[in-house]
Amino acid sequence: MDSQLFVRDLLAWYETDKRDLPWRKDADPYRVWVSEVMLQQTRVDTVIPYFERFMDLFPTVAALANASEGDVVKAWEGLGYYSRVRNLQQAVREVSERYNGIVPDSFEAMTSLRGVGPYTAGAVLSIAYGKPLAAVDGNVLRVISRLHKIEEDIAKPATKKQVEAYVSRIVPHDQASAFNQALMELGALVCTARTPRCESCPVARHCVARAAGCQARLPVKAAKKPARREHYAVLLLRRQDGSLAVLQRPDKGLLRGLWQLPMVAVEDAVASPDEIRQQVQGCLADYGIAESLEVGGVYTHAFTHLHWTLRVVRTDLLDGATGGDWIFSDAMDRAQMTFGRIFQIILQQWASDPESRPERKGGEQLALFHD
DNA sequence: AAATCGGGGCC
DNA sequence: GGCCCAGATTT
Repeated sequence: MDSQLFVRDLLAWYETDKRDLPWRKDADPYRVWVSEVMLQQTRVDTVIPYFERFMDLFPTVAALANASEGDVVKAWEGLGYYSRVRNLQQAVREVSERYNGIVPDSFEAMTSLRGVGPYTAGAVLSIAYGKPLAAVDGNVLRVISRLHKIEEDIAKPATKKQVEAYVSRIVPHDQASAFNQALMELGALVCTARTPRCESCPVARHCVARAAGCQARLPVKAAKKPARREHYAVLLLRRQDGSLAVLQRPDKGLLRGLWQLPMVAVEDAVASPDEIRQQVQGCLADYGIAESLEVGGVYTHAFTHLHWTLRVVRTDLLDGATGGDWIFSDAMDRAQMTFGRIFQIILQQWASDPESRPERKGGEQLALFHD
């Protein structure tokens, strides 16, 4: 195929059909960088409101470098992959100190920064500085695998390297920004994962998979193993002054450093209230808590590699009660803390009506069966 | 090379 | 319920 013609057709389409996105208003390296980190494994529609808010709060390298980590993570709350924002702030602080606040313009300097891998470095440097580098994300892998009918597993590093090498060869040196964004835009709008819109594709005439009629089964990707399952009772422990027990997760691993409600592992979170009450009571006895436990609804929360089934359990404590690693906080405190999404959901429901019996998420009747 | 790390939207 | 998303880091 003629790569020159492909590039020309792609760029012509991008000029007329590109979306108007907040981070495309200018090419400020810092804004581009923040957008690229937010967009890692995250859809455009999800990112937009977070991006606007984040740029209002931390409009410059200096603003983010000087902010407290707590405020920065709070601004990220709900976006997921929280190490992204901790790494981003660490990297921005390094830019502030070592590079006088100027985002470096070399691939080596960029990739040496925390949280900046080959994709993000290529994207920031091409979009903000016009450097003719590849920026291969999931969209580009899919587009190129179809374009060239690549049948190897795109999850393999070797396949990604092959695609990076190809894109590096064809990226036009005077339009690297538009070209890289055009490849991704095509993947997001036309060459989508399911049912690609080949009829309206501006580069369909260059596509080998399309010619062979196999575009729907590309790219090839190995199946991943099923997520681990864990069951917990989530505790709403309320003191008479209205405060609630919360605790901070360990400084490593899942949701590290974020706040959560106390949880105790149970055999089966969908078991009968009596069964749940018995198991939870056994754990809380260590803290001298023997009040009556009210067993509420079931929540499920899916992480990429982990699936939680949760059962809400509520009780009132005597003032002065302490236990475990938890502290008692009021609504004002909690507004400053960063919680994992599932705890936000449970807490919001609690805040809206602390007296209500927590219902099953979605309001369906509680089903007493294993998942 | 494989596992870890979030959450939402779509089918 | 599984899959995918403007991936990077750790093991």
